Amino acid sequence: MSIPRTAAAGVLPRIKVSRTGRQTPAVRVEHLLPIDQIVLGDCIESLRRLPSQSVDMIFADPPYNLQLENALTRPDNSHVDAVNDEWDRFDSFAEYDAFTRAWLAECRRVMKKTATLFVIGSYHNIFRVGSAVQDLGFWILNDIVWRKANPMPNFRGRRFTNAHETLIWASRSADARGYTFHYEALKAGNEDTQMRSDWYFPLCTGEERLKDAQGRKVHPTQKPEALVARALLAASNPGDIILDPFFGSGTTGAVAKRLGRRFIGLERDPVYAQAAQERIDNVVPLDADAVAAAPARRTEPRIPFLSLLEAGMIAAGEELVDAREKHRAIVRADGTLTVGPVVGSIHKVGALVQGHPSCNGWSFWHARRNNGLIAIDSLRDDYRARHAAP
Amino acid sequence: MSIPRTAAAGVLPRIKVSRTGRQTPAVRVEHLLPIDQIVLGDCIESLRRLPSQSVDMIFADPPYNLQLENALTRPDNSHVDAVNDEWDRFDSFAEYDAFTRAWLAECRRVMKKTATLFVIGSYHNIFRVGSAVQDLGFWILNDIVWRKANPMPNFRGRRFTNAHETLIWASRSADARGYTFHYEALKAGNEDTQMRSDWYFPLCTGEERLKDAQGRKVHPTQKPEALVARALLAASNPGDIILDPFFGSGTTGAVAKRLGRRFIGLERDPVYAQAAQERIDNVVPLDADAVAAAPARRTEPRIPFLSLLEAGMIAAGEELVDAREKHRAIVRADGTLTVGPVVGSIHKVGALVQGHPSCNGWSFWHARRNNGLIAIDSLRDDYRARHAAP
DNA sequence: CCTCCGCGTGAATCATCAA
DNA sequence: CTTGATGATTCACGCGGAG
Repeated sequence: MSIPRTAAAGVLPRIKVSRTGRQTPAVRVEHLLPIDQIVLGDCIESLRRLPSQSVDMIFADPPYNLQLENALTRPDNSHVDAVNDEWDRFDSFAEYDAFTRAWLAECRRVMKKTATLFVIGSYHNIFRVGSAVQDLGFWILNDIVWRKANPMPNFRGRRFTNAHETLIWASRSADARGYTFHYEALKAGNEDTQMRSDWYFPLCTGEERLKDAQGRKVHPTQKPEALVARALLAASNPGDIILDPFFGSGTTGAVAKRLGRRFIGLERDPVYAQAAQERIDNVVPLDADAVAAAPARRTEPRIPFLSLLEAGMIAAGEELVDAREKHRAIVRADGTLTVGPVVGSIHKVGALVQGHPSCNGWSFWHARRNNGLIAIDSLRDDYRARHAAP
Repeated sequence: MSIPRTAAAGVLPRIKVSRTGRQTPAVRVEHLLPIDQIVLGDCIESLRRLPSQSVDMIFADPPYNLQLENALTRPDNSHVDAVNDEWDRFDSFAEYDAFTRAWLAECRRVMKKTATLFVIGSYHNIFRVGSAVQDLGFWILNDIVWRKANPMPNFRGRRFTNAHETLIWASRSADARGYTFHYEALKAGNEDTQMRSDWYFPLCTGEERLKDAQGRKVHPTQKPEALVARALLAASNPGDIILDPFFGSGTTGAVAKRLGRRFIGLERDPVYAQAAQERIDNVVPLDADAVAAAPARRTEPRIPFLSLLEAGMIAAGEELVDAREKHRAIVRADGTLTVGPVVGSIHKVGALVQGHPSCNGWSFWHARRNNGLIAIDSLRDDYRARHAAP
């Protein structure tokens, strides 16, 4: 593997940006974009070399400015391996604010008028980020809470367990129209109720967590793919260009590739970039059928099937069958099923293949597990047991 | 009912505040405080009349600066009764920021050094508030998410359901020590696990929601008592003075009275103040036993290890061991332990034999009793029980 | 083969009091 | 003010080895 030569910041052509606000149509600038590449270099400088109004979505995970002073130990006296990297150190709020406004302003310029921005942060930085987002003319659509299934406890018992992080989702301006939001698909994957602003996911651990040859984590703050996937499924379409100005371990790129999106990753650390490239090279994209946006049409009741995918209990692209294995369907990434040209909820597709007016997809469909079949209903039970939340 | 005359802003005595930072001890200023009263008038002016370092906790629910442009209708074309009051209109972010910094700065002055502040808001204003909190020198302890059990749906299907609000919990400064946090009590009431930063409560509806004679809600943003109660139970003690600079319908006062706290409410709208006063008058305080905080371990009197020897509960020359009996030490008559040539406190020797930087000797060392091991910590409990002050 | 248990660890602004 | 002594404090998972 190597970082593509064209991806080096110094090789990227400098783009002329009109001062009048008139921009080259997006389709004409695509050949100027380092699509599906990792651009090595300072993120603000790299952003300046990207043409205006050229990307469809941005997912940004900037430094949090944690301001950690002292070492922290667990009650058993073991050492907590905290984020103490050079890239997370800023001398003051003013310096952090200036940095934040600089990269956000460039991001806004690079966004198509219909694009939206996600930024993730914690209480250390998210208020600075949110104020900057508003001051720069973005329009906040939602703030979203990532509730962590397994957060680190508060070892000293002096505060509440810091059990969540916050994402800001914003359009380019208050009057931006036509941004992508797959309301229907999200609803179908959420017990047929609207997807809420509080999301529940485990941390990125285990197999998913990138490790180096010595078994150490490659990046201190690698985000779970499920979190990024929900953002991309909600607010982008297959083929869209997703920009991540703080690419790190490349979660955005890996998820984008898997879901049939394209990506542009900016990263200044060659070690991170190398690890990200190898990771992405190993990603196998899902079939187009599995990621094509479901028709945004009011349909029959659908159920919380998406959560099982997000939890990794069912894989996008996996085949489901009925108990007698007479019928087959493919799971799509957004929590719908497909049989040939038909796309719909587990219930609707179950009814259709049987020629019945209705069907309980939870009891009808089965997944292959351990050389046998298991009703997805019992997978749902497992999920409930694992993720029981009030 | 009437608003107490002494509570009118114009009647409150102007307090002289030393510029040197030296302040009158809190106990001396209590008689200058409008305790358990609602102060009518502009909140910033009223705050200026309160003495410095005089309140134990602040719960603030400021205007959200909602920026609602057009009327919103539900899918059935019914009208959504949104917050559109004069007090929630600001011409710009700059104006809202100036207002926010003014009331927050006064709040900080009024807080005792051990006091903490809660502010609640939504994505419309919380980033402005959070930045101001940080800029003014507060130290954020947590951000907390109120997850709404029954949020209003997004009627247009263009965004995620806005299903949460955010609270910021902050101490007066980064080096503030001794703030109240009832860690053990919260843990005991939460399945014996730490209370997390994501809280789940229903909206304030039904009986709890104040209505006027025509059945209309008195206040557009009345908060649920359960939410305020958790904040007060977590970060205040019975008898503490809780300040609410945006008193509104008086939820903070009602909860404070019920939980045996005292309150100061600032409110500029006489209609809200009147409704709040009537509401609070009807609150019956809980028995003192029901609100007394369970004694936290760290607040219990310190017992020197020597006292256990003096009480005959441990004998000089006796052997202590750790729970797995891997380490042994001999008790010396002066209350120190010895292992070979080493002599030191129960903590020092415990740390040393384990090779740790520190150790809680009380939980590490065990004595042999009745053919088993008993932590010296439980001997200490016995000692405390025997020698408890009446 | 499975189960149990110990160990490691995660974006963390993580103590208080007396001298 | 600093310094040093005391002593309080963890949840959910994944993994690997023991039984």
